[in-house]
Amino acid sequence: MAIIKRETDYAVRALRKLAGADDFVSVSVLAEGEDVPAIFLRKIMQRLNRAGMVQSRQGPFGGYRLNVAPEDITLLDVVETVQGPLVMNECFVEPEVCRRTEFCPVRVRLAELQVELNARLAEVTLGEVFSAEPAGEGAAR
Amino acid sequence: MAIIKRETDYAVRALRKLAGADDFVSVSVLAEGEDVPAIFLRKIMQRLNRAGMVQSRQGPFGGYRLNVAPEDITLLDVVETVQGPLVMNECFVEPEVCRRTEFCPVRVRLAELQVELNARLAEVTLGEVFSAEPAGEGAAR
DNA sequence: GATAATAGGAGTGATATACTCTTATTGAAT
DNA sequence: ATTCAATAAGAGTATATCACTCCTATTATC
Repeated sequence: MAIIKRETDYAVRALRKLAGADDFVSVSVLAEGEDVPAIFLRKIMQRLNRAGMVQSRQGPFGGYRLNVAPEDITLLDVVETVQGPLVMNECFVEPEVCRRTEFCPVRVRLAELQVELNARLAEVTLGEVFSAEPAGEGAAR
Repeated sequence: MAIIKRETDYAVRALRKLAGADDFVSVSVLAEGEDVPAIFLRKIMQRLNRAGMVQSRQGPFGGYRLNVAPEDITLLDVVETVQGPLVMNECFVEPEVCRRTEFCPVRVRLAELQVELNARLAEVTLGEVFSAEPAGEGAAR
């Protein structure tokens, strides 16, 4: 199972393009050459907009532009606003699913992992990601 | 989104009961009082069996028993055999979904997180989890 | 006012999740 | 040997989630 969904992936690509522009960029331009369906990307951009990460402008020459510097946007921010919060287990968000929440020893350990995963995702900023050299030493292959 | 699925959760509960028994335990007993549908748990136990984590015996007084000590089973082992491997992004497991895999700067960072998440899950053994005091200092609330 | 863009919400097809059901097979007790 | 208690394997199913699309505003420029 993939932890990061396509929506989030698409959002990162769009934010990357926005980081390289200084004016408003339309969704169709953002989608261009990215294998992203434009009208789907529009829905994703709306979420980023509501979260205040980007700013929108309607009408001709409208589109989106960054509202926050890439260095101040973390991977966790994008994940949470686009696909919703990540939790280790369902019981963290819906306690009713399990009635042994309060004394569950597994839960204690998962809570620790949860904190750490979020912290790691929050350490990575888009500024850092965008400035990285394109797979220099073949790191991710 | 929850990273750990119910199947895995159910598996951990069953393994916990097995750790407290020294003979074969039937699926119906394993499911007892755990809010787990017995015939669903049976399917999960079959996967643990195929992975060699437990041993099965058919016939009367049959059931399952541990085949590996709880200290030698990690949370990662359970996750991977029950719900399949965890990956940060789809492109780690199906490169065709994205043709910029080779030069993607996001992927490099995700690969690092991936390694770390797996390492953390592999650090937690069932032995450790089971021996933990039931929510001593209210850690997970 | 026409045109070019986004906003919001409802709708859809495919896949995955969380199960159930049916038909073997195996093993212990009688 | 027969019966009965258990698992094995695989097909089947309902619901939810994912990955989108469509339609009807609204807003801003020319």
